[in-house]
Amino acid sequence: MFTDRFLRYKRGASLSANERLCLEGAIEEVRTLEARQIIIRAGTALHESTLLVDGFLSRYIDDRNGLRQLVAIHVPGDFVDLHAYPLQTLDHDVATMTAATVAIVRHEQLDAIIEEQPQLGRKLWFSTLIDAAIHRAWLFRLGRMDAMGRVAHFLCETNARLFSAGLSDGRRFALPLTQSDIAEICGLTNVHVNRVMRQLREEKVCIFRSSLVEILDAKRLVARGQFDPDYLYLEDPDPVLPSHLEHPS
Amino acid sequence: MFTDRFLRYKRGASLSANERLCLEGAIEEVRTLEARQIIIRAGTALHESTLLVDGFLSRYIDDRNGLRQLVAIHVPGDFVDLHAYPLQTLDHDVATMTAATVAIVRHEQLDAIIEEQPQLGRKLWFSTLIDAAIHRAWLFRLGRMDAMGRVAHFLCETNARLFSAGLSDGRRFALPLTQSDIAEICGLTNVHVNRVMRQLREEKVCIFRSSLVEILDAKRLVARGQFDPDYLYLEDPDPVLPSHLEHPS
DNA sequence: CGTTTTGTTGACTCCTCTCAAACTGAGTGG
DNA sequence: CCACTCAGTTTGAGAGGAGTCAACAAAACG
Repeated sequence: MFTDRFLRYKRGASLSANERLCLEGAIEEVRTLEARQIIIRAGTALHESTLLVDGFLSRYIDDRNGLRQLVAIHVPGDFVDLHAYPLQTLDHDVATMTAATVAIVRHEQLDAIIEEQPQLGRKLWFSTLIDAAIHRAWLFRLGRMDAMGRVAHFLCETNARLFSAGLSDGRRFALPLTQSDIAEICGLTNVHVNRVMRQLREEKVCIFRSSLVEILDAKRLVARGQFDPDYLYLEDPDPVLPSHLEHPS
Repeated sequence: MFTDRFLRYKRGASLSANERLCLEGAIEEVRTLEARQIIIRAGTALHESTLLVDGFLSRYIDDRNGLRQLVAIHVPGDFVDLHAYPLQTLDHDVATMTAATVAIVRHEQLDAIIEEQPQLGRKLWFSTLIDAAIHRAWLFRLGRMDAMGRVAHFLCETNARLFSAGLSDGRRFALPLTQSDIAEICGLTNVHVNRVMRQLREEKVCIFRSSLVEILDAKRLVARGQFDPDYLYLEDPDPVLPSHLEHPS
């Protein structure tokens, strides 16, 4: 089902079978999108929201000089712009990073859900607040960590999120982003991201090559990124990090 | 009433008289708090949320070395930790910056609201998403602006928020924070904030002295901070910025 | 008033950016 | 099958913005 990954393994908010069916029934349409397309422009009035089924999406803010700051990336299972339901317009753009499959839910359907199933409505609310918690982790990353820490934290976070979506085994995962994407996530230049990646590689902590991340020494990566997955509100953080991934040696 | 400033002048989400009464009735208790107290610790199970009536509160994340990054500040009218209702525990601490008055709403009352008045529930949801939109503006600030831009953007944002709360006339407002607070907001050191403040003063753009901000040249402050108030979802952005505040000359 | 916090300034360091030039690899087309 | 292209990666050299450390001044406070 299209909603299979939504809120999976989220502490105190996983969906009951009935709720999942209800949400599945609210899907209006499923679309496939090409890579690197803008799908929502800031300020546009919106009447539907987008559940990401497959692929990677980004949310970003541009400045006047063409610089861009990503404010979120989304992995399969994320209800990317559910916040457009209460907000009606967005303050940022949304774009695909890779080819993607999305399920569309009209806001009238969400009106019906919050009227008839307030507890499901509360779980939808919850999911938008996870995104806000991730924003806060990113604020900490940008405000208080150096380049190496920012990249390490991002890699740990993405590993944990993909792990709970079943798309990472905990030490290897596909990450179809460029170094420039990571620069726009971490508030760095692509040149400096490259230097950080080299250092991570030379220190045998982590390798990012041909869209594949291989974590060689999870313990040191977690330490470098000061990563603590609490803010992801995962049901059982144990399997993910850090205990599970300690270096064999 | 304690809820007078809540969602005031928020685009498409202001409360009806009836909704305001309903929310007012949900208030369990009103408390006064001293300055510089931690009021919520990350990870604690919560069964009530806090509407800020008077004073300034902060939300922040600490790192291992005692560095701190503020992820939000709150002004009167903000429902500071409403997100604790769906989330149940918070991923960060909440503390007073000044002496403060808060109104407490128990989560059972919120359960009743979302069951009986789903549209009021949707407005509560909305208010938590405004905080997320502010997080995103802060991400842009930290990721893509230099020190001067970050401080200018923060001052513009705070002016706009206080203006809509009736606590700024658009060019002068009380801001009872230290330069170290602003450093923890802007991801800088207090020394560097001091240098930026001196430059803003010497260029006759803005003066911050004895807890009072005076904007001398709003146009240049807005330009320095690349400030666009859209993300605050204010009903009528005109009175605030930038048109209203253009320098007389 | 003395004490403590906050603000101010200078000298020096260093992390990250900028600019520039290869290099690589996948695709494309002659 | 080989040039060619183009996006992405890699590396170097130099500049600069922000941090660090330290000292002192000025407020705020009890």
